[in-house]
Amino acid sequence: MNINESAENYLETILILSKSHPVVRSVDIAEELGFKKSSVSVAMKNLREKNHITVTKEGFIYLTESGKAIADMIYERHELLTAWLVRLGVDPQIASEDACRIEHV
Amino acid sequence: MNINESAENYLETILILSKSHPVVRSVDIAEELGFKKSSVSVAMKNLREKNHITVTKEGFIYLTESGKAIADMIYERHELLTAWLVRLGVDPQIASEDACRIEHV
DNA sequence: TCTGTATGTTAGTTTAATCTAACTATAGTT
DNA sequence: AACTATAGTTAGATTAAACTAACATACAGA
Repeated sequence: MNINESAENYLETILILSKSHPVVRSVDIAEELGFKKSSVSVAMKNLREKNHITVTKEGFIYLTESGKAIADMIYERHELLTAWLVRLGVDPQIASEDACRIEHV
Repeated sequence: MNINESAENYLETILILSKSHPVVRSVDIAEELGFKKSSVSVAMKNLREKNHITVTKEGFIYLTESGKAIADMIYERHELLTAWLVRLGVDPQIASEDACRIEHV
């Protein structure tokens, strides 16, 4: 499969944004992650080449079947980990950020 | 402080090795982590420059006060995480490896 | 129409951490 | 003395993921 932490993170972000946005664009991802749009552009190119996303000519980004599978997996771990960390007394905001880094393991 | 995940990992490895070895050398770290000795050599140079370790002329590596503080912190997390993962049913060997990646968060 | 804003891309740079290859130095062995 | 193994260093290559800067496009408003 050859998927790395960075790519997983982008896929998960697309999934999350698609829950709150009607459509997801590169610039939304850049803002969410605090990266420059050029960085996201390159990352999307890679995901497109690996068939984890499709991009319409309007720039709307959609997960493919494989992309969705990966994103779902990571997202579930994220939810579980966040809940667990919160139960341990970690601030929910911090817990979510930490989960984001742990979930790839 | 400016300490990153890679450096933390080296410091923790020095701490762990010092528990089982009379002295710790570059080559011991390389073997433990599965890296080439040249990589470790460069990493030790960086840790030396940041005063997290001292190296005798025989090549024996010792943690300084700051290096020990960082290594202890990471090591404690490692122990906690491993125990927790094992309690969740993860194989101890795998749990320890996973903890190694999670502990830096 | 001209201008400005938003979006996206491309080219080239930076940084970090690994690697390989080649070298030095030391110590033990024949 | 010469050889060999062990340890460490240095230089240069590679890779990944970010960055900046410059450019292309398209659309909205004066």
